[in-house]
Amino acid sequence: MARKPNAGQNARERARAELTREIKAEARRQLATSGADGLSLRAVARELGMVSSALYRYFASRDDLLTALIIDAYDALGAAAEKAAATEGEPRARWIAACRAVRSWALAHPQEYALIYGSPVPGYRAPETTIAPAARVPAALVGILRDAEAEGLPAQTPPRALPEDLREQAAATTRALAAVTGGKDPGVSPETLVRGVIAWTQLAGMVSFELFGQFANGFDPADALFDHSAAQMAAFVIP
Amino acid sequence: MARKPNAGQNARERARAELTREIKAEARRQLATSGADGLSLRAVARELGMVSSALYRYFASRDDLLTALIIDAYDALGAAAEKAAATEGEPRARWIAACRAVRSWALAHPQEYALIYGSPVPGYRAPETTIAPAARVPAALVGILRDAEAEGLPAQTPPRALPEDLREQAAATTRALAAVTGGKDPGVSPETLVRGVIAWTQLAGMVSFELFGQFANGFDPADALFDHSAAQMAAFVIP
DNA sequence: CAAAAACGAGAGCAGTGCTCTTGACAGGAG
DNA sequence: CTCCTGTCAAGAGCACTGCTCTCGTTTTTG
Repeated sequence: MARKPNAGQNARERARAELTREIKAEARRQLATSGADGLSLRAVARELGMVSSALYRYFASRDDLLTALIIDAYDALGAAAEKAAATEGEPRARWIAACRAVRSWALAHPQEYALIYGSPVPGYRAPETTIAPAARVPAALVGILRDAEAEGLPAQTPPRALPEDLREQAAATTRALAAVTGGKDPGVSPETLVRGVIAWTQLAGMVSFELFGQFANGFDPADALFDHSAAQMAAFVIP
Repeated sequence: MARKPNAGQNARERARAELTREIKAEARRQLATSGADGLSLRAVARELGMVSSALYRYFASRDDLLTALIIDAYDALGAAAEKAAATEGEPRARWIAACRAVRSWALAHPQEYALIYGSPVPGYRAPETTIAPAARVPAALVGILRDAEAEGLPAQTPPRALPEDLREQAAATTRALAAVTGGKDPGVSPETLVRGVIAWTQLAGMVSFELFGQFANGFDPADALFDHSAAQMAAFVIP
């Protein structure tokens, strides 16, 4: 539905697109310093030299602005993960590279990471538009797992088999992920997918802890801890 | 520093303690419905039949109220984890029980969980008073690991040895944890502690994802997924 | 060219955290 | 007993927020 920018549009539409970008850029700037609930429409408008009510012609509400920022953040993080996952090499190295990419992006954009993986603003309901960008990182990770399985790694190595309901949820999730990212079926076994989900939650938890200061001077430069855990979890997902 | 309640105090001091409790209770109630940044001092005061400025005699600022709620949440979650960790049985079962306790508490008090493990309010600086309650859950988990090592489980099973800097950080963290929770040294090996941290971050990540709707209809009743991952990670930390 | 749509500016409403002042009440000292 | 000091609730007020509505102006469109 989104038009290509600068594609033979009115001067007005081009100005509108430009201003929309500037508003988002300024909002991102304030987000980085003041955080998510410190983001003020009036302050954004003030900084842009316009009046607050004029901003409502571009975003219907503060939540709409936040949603736009969330989608951009999902897309940026997703792109970083996809790029890292697309490197040459064996699956485990690609998995570790993707994990590192996620962490690097999170460290570079902590407030935007908090926006998408931190506690949700209560009363804020994520619209449908966010679920496709949100699926990019998981999809990139599952892509690695699919390649790993294609290379002949055993699909069911863990001694602990999945209970039936969990196996079904995993299969449904695989289908949903395929539907949202495009036609091609990732086609990983439920066992592999569940291991991937476990590693994915570990990654998110570790990045969150580091970002939100939960390690408080314990593992303050968390590089060594992160590299070690990424390697351990890579061996867990791709045995 | 906190006095025992109702310990031969003035009627005035008792009334003050009582009102402080009521304020926190009402704030918690609003937290559960409106979320962290929906918590309004004026609304709390209104609900308690007093005027907003009167509230400042009990909490110097909104952040102070939040800090009090955070400490209470850490303590409640810590108590739940400690109780679960104190059950009889082999270490793995106790580990799983502790994980389940954390999840149960989080599901029962989602906004309070978000308060302590979600994205921090920017500009809010957690005071020193929070670090001791915050250490209770990690301490309970480490306690299980100490018992596991005492039962003769190998302290250095993982084939992948720790790099030197990580080993040192782990040792320092163990010492810091012992200092904050009391005199007795938990005394787990760096290898075990690091495995514990990895599992701990996985637990936090999984609970956060479930709570914050990151699984969006994929693993909607996440019970099966959680039990499976808890079992997997328990086998990881206690090999 | 004229109608229509989009736009920026301003005023205004209800809400917020927080400060300051005012007056009422309690409890201990003399 | 009186006085006096510290504590308390209440109210007014400041600066800020998101959001709505109206009013001219500008630009696009028929």
